[in-house]
Amino acid sequence: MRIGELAARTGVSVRSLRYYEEQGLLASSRSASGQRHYTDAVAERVALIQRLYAAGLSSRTIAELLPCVESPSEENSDASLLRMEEERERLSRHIAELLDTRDTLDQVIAGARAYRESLVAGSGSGSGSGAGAGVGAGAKTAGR
Amino acid sequence: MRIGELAARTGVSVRSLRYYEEQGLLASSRSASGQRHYTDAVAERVALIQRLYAAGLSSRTIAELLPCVESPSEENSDASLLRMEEERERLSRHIAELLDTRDTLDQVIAGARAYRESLVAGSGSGSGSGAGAGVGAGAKTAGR
DNA sequence: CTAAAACCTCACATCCATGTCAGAGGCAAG
DNA sequence: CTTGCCTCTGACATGGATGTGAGGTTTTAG
Repeated sequence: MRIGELAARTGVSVRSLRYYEEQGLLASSRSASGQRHYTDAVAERVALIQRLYAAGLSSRTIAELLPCVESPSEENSDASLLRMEEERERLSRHIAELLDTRDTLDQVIAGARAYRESLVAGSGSGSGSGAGAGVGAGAKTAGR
Repeated sequence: MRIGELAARTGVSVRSLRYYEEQGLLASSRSASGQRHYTDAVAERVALIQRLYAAGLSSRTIAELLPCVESPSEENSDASLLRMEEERERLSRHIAELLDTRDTLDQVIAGARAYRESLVAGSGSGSGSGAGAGVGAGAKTAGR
């Protein structure tokens, strides 16, 4: 397929796909006229790249690791293994931090809810809008 | 305390603290000569701001939510409640994605390890360095 | 054949949190 | 008073992924 279709399939912009190639994350075969052609398999790779970006890895880091993902070999495996474990650690720490932040957010939300309820109880004024659902059961329920 | 000390306590640069104020995330009282002074309590607030940044919120979003965190009122609570729940959802999705990515990474790491072991078994050459620990027991053990 | 749509490269623009530098003033200690 | 450190404002720089536009070629549809 050509670049436009790959973009459509993956939801990644054409610009970004070219950028990935420029950064060495993505390979393409070129037709005689210079147009990029991709196999179906690259779509998965693009998805992986996106996830690694979302995980906070930089292009350079991804570029270092991807070869190892695709084809382990003596060249890459030893050094990259360390690298990957390192990133794995970073990722874990980040996740832990986010979980913590989510808890904080939950507490804040619970506080705001409680406050609103106290308003409703205290005086009939307020801004209405209250679809007064059950609130007593804390916030720990909303488990996504 | 003055800005330098707050920076030292929180580990956030002086530059960033001024930026937070500029974005309306942080308030300070000013001395006659214009120097910022902070109470001890702001350190916590700075920590919260940092975590929200780490959670992927932008200054603007944080600015919208913080007033609600500090002092719930009729003004802010109703709209901000929605906003916070929205961000909470975003955060949850993001966390789920990261967990997923970590799993992928684990698989890749396991693959690389297996490959390296196969090398050791197959031929004595290789790049040495093998502290040949137990590998048979999959990768699911490394729990952060 | 022709017009539209997709593609190419190159280059500059944007967003956002921070870094960094410059020039000026504040404040405590000698 | 002077010296040294902290702070002030303002402005420009940075990095990284992506947007955008120009100018030109290729492919496809009619």
